Amino acid sequence: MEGNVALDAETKVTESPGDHKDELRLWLRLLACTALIEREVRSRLRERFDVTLPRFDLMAQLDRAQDGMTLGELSRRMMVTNGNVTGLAERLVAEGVLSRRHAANDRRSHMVRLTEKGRRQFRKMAQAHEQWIADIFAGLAKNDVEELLALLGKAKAAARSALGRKS
Amino acid sequence: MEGNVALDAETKVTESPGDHKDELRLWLRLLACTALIEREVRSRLRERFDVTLPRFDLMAQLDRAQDGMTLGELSRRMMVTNGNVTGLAERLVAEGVLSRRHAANDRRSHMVRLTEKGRRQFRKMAQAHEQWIADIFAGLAKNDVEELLALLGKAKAAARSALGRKS
DNA sequence: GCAAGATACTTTAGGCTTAAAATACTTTCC
DNA sequence: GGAAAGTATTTTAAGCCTAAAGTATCTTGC
Repeated sequence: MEGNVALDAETKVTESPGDHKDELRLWLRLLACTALIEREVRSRLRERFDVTLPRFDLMAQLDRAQDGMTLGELSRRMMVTNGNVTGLAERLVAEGVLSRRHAANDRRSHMVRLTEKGRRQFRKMAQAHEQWIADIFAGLAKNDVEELLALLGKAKAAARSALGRKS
Repeated sequence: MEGNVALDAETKVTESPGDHKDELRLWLRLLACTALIEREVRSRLRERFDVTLPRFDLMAQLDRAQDGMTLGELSRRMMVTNGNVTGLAERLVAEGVLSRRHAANDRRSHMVRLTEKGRRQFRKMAQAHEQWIADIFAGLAKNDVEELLALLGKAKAAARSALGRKS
């Protein structure tokens, strides 16, 4: 609380009032880093499996749910709108990788799940995907990976709390 | 290179062959973190300034170029396709925040730059944007911000090198 | 039981994004 | 100087994404 007279001399240099440049740089770097990798992943998914990232993402959510889940649950987990999931699921059903049926108790709800074909396809893609990511981060020391994980965890928590803790 | 007999006992526990789970978790967390913030920024830009993130991004690139730049340069910096910039710029010109003219020497090229109106608008948005980001990361210690910056720098470099150093 | 509100999903209109093909111009190389 | 190759941009077709409005079904409170 006190003792800042001594600190002043040190902090003044880098810290003008209302200076949030580091946070801004952090955000831009986070964005650039993600965009770089995401573009590559999208491109490989398209080239090698003829699938889009959103479809892969949807299948990934379903891969863990043996009994499928409702469209609403899916949209919450994917953090996208309901309307978005409607269209995505429609295309995947048409491709035969998803099946769809009414929920048991609630006729408003629709459950979707991977078909056997879908699960097979997804497992193959997921394996390749994991290897791509491993290769992309191969130049990063084990230690750095762990620190990044921890710090991003903190960042996510900070952001969530700043944004009102929704989700 | 050698001495791994002693190390084995320690590493074996967490490190099965072909285990890239941490890298995958890192990627998923990076993605989630970015998506969380990006959605919020998009939403605020739309609500408070009636502008989309891509338009804001394009204006940000131009804000630093007094004399404007070509569409090609813009698409390289934004890391999107040419066709994308064509449409984006078209809408911004229609709104009166961008002006467009032929390049001096090359009749294939088109230069775009912010109009005075565009620059005024952008500055206002940029200021709010910087504050939003500061608030979002407010729960993060100064130290954490700096470590994250450094580690993300490493990660970006690693990714770039793994992806063949393009860009 | 039934009206009012909530919930699950779909539809719509509009903008973003890409890859691939097309157009217009410039440069290179004989 | 003129063909061939390269470069800058636009167009096209298809998919992703959102907010807002619409439809169908459930739940609540009386």
